[in-house]
Amino acid sequence: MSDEAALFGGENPSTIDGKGRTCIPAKFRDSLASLSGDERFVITKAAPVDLGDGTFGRGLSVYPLTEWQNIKKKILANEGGFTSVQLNSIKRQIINPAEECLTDKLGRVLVPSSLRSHAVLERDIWFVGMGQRFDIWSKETYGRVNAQDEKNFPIESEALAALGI
Amino acid sequence: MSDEAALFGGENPSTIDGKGRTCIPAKFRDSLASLSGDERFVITKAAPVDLGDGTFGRGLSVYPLTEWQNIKKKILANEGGFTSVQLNSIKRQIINPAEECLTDKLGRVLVPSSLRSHAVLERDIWFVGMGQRFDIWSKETYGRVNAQDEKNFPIESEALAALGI
DNA sequence: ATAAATTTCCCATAAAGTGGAAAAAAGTGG
DNA sequence: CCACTTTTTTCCACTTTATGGGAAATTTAT
Repeated sequence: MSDEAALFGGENPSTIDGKGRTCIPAKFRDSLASLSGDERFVITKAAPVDLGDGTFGRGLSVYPLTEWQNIKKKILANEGGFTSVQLNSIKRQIINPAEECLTDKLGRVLVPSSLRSHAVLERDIWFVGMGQRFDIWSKETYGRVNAQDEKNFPIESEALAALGI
Repeated sequence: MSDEAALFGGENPSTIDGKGRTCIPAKFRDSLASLSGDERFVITKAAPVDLGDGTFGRGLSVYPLTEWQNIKKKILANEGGFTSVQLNSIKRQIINPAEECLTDKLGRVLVPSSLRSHAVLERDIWFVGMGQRFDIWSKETYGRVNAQDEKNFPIESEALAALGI
């Protein structure tokens, strides 16, 4: 809320190597460090994105550790007012797969293999700043998410224009 | 409650061999050791998961010994306020089947055969971190649990977005 | 008691993860 | 545009973890 500079923003193409390691963009590394003075972070599955063709785009989300702990607490307290079936789904889809990670001295992280395969990260990937967190997508999936977003965009919208966009 | 680092988290594909042995993921082994300085643990049946088609997914749960003793005490004292019929069910389903186990020098455990057949563990399995415990599922069953969860997931939900996900 | 099956222990090998050096690429300031 | 710094990628050596099989020991059944 207070430190605007440390929010994650921007899109960053990158690669993941054969062993599943990828270099966290320097900008994001800096934000991680300055957000909490603690470089620990959590990687988990992102909420699936509806691609409009009956399939879902799967990606990963990365949260600074303290931010993750807050979110987890809120979910477990069901602050979102979900049904118990929805809540169990969220727990199993988002909370259980979460893993705490750290970068090595070169700024790299090993993406846990189950998460790697969930998001189908093979070589080309995107890092996408999302404010309090950042997401990781395969190039392939991110392309499809963008295509879908373009369709959903409120083209020529008065409301958008009124907002200055 | 106090030692956050030692909680179990993340999903881990693995296998169980013809002798009913499986290698506990190194990460979970470390957590077991650091949680209580005692590597003893208890395996029992997991609470069944409703698969939405009238069937239930059966898996196993693994607790550090001391954690298990706490849980057992609470259940037997009926802290959950269950009816006597419910309580007897819980005792027979969860408490009675529990077995204390240890890993061999290579980090493997022999899953007792009655539990193995309860969860239908044949070859491919998943280890799933659940905070204070971890669960073991057959790949087959875990796939069905996930498929069910995906249907129940609140896609593109405002409430979820408000929580930062 | 003996045979069969199960469990335990140990070894060999394969797969996965870690760490660091160095080359390549990208970004910065003059 | 060039020289310099930082970041990212590639490569290689090494460690740890996981898997499969064999033999000894234990248990169970005959």
